[in-house]
Amino acid sequence: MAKIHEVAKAAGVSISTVSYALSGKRSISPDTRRRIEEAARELDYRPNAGARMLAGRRTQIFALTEPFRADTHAPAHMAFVLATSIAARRFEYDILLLTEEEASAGMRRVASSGLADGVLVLDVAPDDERVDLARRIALPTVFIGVPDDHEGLVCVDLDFEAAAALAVDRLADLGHRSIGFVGHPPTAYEKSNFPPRVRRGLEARAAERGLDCTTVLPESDGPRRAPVRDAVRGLVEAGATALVLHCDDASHAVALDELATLGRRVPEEVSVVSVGATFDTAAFHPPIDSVPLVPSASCELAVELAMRMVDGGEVPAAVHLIAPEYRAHGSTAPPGGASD
Amino acid sequence: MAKIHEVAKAAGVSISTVSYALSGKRSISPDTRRRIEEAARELDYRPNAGARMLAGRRTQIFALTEPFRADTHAPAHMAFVLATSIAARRFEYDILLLTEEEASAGMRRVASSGLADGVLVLDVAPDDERVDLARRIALPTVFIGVPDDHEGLVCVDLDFEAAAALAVDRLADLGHRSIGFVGHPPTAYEKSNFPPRVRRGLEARAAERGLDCTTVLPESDGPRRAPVRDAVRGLVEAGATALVLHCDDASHAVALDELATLGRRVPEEVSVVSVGATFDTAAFHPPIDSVPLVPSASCELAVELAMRMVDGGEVPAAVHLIAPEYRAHGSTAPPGGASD
DNA sequence: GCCCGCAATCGAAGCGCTTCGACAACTCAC
DNA sequence: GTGAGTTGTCGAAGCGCTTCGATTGCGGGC
Repeated sequence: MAKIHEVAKAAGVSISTVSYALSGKRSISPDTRRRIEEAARELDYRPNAGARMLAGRRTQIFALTEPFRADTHAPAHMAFVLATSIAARRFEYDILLLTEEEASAGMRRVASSGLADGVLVLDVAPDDERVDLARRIALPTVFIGVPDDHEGLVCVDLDFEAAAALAVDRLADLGHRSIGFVGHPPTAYEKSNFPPRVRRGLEARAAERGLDCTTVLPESDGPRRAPVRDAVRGLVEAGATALVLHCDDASHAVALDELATLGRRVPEEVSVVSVGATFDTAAFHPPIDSVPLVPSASCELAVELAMRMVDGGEVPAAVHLIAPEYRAHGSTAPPGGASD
Repeated sequence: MAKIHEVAKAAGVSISTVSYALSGKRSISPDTRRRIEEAARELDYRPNAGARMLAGRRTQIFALTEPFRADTHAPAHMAFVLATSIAARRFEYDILLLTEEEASAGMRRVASSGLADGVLVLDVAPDDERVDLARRIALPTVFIGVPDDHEGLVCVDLDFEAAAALAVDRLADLGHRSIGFVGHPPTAYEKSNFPPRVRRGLEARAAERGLDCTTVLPESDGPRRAPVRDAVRGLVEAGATALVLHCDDASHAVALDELATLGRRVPEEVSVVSVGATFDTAAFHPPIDSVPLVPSASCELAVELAMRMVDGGEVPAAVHLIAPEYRAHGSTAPPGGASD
């Protein structure tokens, strides 16, 4: 492993010049810079991480805490982990993994040993124990998700209310007057933070736009996922011309399957929109319009805020909401028209 | 953040004494040690990570490279990541995440910047590009999985051949004479390393024990996963009294569903054993006997080997196979007996 | 009573980098 | 031509720890 000393010698300059040339923190003559960069490349030089941390008071590392609970949805979770890692690399930061019980103890450990410059909190629960911890440690911390008590915290999340409203607007604009909402199982509305936000946004905007809106929160298990099927059947038979889905991917598939079973074509007879999904709604048959929760968007914003905090910038201790985006895949159309 | 200096002052000793007391590398009088530990606790002291890396020539970090390909099975993958992290923490090591393209470039980066003491390689492909890289970098590297060309590498994996043989033995011991093997789709036998090993082990042991064995490698998709259903039906109708499954979890469920559809009770009429599964086979209906691939076993061994290499110990550059273990859940019984 | 060996402790030398302040060597306005 | 300002470079002082070698004090063998 080459050291800065060797690069300096190879380029015929002093150690500090190499450091400045490589960091760009002082101006260096083009010629000298070129020689240094060449020498560094030649020797495959990279600053020693430990030395850099010590001298530079920067670790270039973010800790990522993820308790990984039993009910964590692995594919979605992985997408967030991945997105965080990629976002961090853009700033030349690495991700240190803090899992399970270590998600809390690890935060303390990392904070007091100066192993990381900041903490990113994933898989946030409403009553997350990492909330108190985050207030106590002196490390920039960003929550990806919103705990119930988020006073004084920096959080990042999709604007779920606006997302639901966007779905409603789309349907209202198309002329739908009666829509059905298929949500998560009822328990999710106590255990999680965002399902109520979706519901609230949906019902509020539906009322504003004068839409008839019926909400069903079916259990997602049971034989053949009957509750979801029943919900779908009940809603369309009651006259809903559009369905808004905010549930897991299996329930999406079941809902579509039930519509097919009922002989209701999408979108000719029933429009379908998914809200807040982390999975690919275009992969369903038929592909489903979606106002998704995009992991990369959340994670990029989180990393960006964390970076700003590390750099001493001002970041409001608040929930930073991400504007929703409508992704059309052909599953919505004006109501009542079987016209092909 | 407290520094060693403050601990030393609080305990009334020198800095080096604190270091020795906390690391245990030299003998310290019980009384002094107690005072130091107390002071450290009081001040919530933890050695600064950067300083420790620099002075101690140890980062206490393992890099975990995981390309996370499109076809990666997220839940299984998460289980490995988690298991690695937990195993590493036992040795007071942290895990640094290297994802995607960074899985390779990151290895180089981490190696030449001294950010980690070793590398753990996950999600290994047969022709993995990290193989060459591992040979070039001067960092202890352990593969969790076996690439085709593993000459000179330290690899860890379940002994898939022995696992399959163990399943066969179980069935042979119970008196079965004709078994069916439902494997992964054919392409998996070119793209992955372990499916052929399972097949080889199974067929060889079946031959040794004089069992009739029929292998089917059904596609795992298609309408209603018909190929798997067809495979199961064909096998039992041809007289197989036991099924060995080595396929994804959805195919397991489908196979069981098909047996139920056919009216063949498990285990009274058909015995079923799963080989090499990373998911919970006891959660099926009925629960299925299994010779599983246990993430924690693989990851613990991998971390242990990596630790030994970091400590300068001798570790043979070879595939370290993990002995399989039979987990009975009541899905096997002697053949031909409907006796409940 | 002397010397040896051992246990317990300390001081100081780095580890490889960043960064501060200093200092030439220039440029340029007047 | 002089003084002020600018640009490019250097030396040296740490960053907070580990670890080596030295030192002190003590008990025991002879």
